[in-house]
Amino acid sequence: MGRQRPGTPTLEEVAALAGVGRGTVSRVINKAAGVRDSTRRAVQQAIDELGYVPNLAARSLAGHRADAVALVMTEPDWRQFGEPFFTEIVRAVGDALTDTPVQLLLTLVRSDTERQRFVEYARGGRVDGVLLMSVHAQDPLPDMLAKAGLPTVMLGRRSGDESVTYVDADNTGGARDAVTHLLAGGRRTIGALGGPLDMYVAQCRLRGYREALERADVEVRDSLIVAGEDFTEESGRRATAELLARHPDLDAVFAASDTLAAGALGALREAGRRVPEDVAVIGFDDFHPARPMEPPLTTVRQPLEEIGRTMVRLLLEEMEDSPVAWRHVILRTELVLRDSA
Amino acid sequence: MGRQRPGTPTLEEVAALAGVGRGTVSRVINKAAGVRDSTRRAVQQAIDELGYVPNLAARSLAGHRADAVALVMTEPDWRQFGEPFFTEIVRAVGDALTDTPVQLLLTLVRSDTERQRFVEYARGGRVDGVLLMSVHAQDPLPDMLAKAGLPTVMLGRRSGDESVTYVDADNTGGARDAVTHLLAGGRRTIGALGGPLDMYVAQCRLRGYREALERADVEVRDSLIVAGEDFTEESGRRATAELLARHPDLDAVFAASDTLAAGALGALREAGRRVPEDVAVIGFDDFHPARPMEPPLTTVRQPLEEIGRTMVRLLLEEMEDSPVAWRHVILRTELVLRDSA
DNA sequence: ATGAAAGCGCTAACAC
DNA sequence: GTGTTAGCGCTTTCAT
Repeated sequence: MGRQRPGTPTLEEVAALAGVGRGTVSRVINKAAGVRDSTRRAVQQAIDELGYVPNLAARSLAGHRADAVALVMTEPDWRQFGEPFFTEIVRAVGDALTDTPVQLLLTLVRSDTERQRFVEYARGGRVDGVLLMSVHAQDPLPDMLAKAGLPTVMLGRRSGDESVTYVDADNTGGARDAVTHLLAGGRRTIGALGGPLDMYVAQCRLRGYREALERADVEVRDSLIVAGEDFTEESGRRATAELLARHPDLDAVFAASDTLAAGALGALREAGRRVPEDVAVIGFDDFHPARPMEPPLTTVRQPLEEIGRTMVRLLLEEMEDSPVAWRHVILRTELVLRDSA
Repeated sequence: MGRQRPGTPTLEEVAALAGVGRGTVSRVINKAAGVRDSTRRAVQQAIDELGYVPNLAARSLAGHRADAVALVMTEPDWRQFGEPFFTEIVRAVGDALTDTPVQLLLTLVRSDTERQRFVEYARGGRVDGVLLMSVHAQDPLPDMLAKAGLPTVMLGRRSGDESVTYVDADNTGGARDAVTHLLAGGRRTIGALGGPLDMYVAQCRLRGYREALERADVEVRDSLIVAGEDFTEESGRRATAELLARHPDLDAVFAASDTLAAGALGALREAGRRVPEDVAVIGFDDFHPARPMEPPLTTVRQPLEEIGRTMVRLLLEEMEDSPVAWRHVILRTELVLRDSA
């Protein structure tokens, strides 16, 4: 089980070879100011000669920091990780960390065993902070980390009064914009495909739908709202068929996700409706779909790049500052028009 | 930058509370034998009471191990990570580590900066071993790690005489089986779509094609072989069109990847050939395709699950044993018949 | 079976 | 500027 082979040079040996004290070598390594240039060079040469690499365990122990952060995927269904939504976030987070000395560690938490192991890892001080992706409403991990005093930033939130720092897209506003757009296009019988209501993101998107109608003084009819049991395409297909049965005059559909929208598209075409001429469809760009969102679907685009960047910014700040400034950031979405209806 | 909040209980405090020595507490934590049961219980209670969690930096420093391994993705094109080929490997590796106390750390290496940072991380002793995915032929990372004495296992190899421990699919054998299958079906004018020949995997698959023909005493004609510049579907499409032009009597295509096969399928249908009746197509299941390999394509299936499991087994062995037993494992592929031709 | 003590290699505070 | 020193919290002998 050993690594850092015996024989690995230590800071002490570097100091001896360079003919200086340990402290000086430490200063050179950490690029601290206040070292004569000639000394610095001598030390650097000794480092190169010996092929010295700092022992990170020792550094952590003495320095009280790990220079690493974890990006955790808490998702029992691991295939989700292949989805563009997540790969894009990972990329953005990686990019945001490029200019720091911080190593990014992706970790999977798919079971209680893995959750436990990770908590011990994090509480054990191997990371300075934690980024959480795809947290489910009842996941205890965020609280466990927060209770342990670990800087933590979540992507999305578990409820309306989330206590852990998070970055979220403006789901309510995005949905409102989408439905407002439909209304502006003259649509009046607008169906809503909600996701599972135990997910906060689904609640928000449905709320946006309601708000848009209310602001336009259009009656909110319960019969136009179908809350699916999940976000799948099949679910969207069924829900849309039901909407069509209830409201043959349906002229638009707002879907709480792109997969639901894809299902709606399928169901509408099967029923002989033209999209977007007869029925307009708008969904959120969650990037989950089997089939990508192409025309004729207008979508609500989430700023993934900015979400990732912001998560990192908040985390780094929490890592440096006093740890009490819980903050919540909600980022604008953008309506991407791809239809002419 | 601090974590492990000040006030975190230490082993010493646990010992004090339990009224035992530090050594005893350490033994309890590490489930070492030779502790009286009553003592163990007393210590455990103190641990629970204090909410004690071991400081992993200290443990690493004293114990010379990190209890963590890294799974590295060296891929400038990060979107590759979303491909089923990789997510499946990640899953398999995670599963193989479930029953160990080893934390799996996924890391991205997309640039020299990140490569450098990771090497320092690994050489610094933060991981006990490294698993490498998607290594390109000229990537220096494997050698850097090997030179540093870090247990390392690669997925695939960079050349025929790879020195670093690796697990690979039997690309040559798989290709041979595929082409032998085509020959058994009575096909004689079999085109080969090779990948870029600077990739060892592509060389092997092409060699398998040749060997199958030779064993069957069928002439290997260079005009039937097209080495694409990459593995893309478009590349497969072009190459197939060229093959058709050269050999209108083409009755089968062996493609070095599933994406190439998908391209072949498209080109053949465009040209009015029926697949598999007129022309049979076989590709490797790399799981890269935009369109999944469905009938009528027979494919060479790689044992991803077993590849991941084997990589972990080898790595754990290298971590425990003397570090000189470089090993190379090549796993069987399986022909998945999906056509009737 | 258990306590005591010697480090592991580094950072940071303090002298000079 | 630079050397010296005191830990950081744990594992691991070595006594007992």
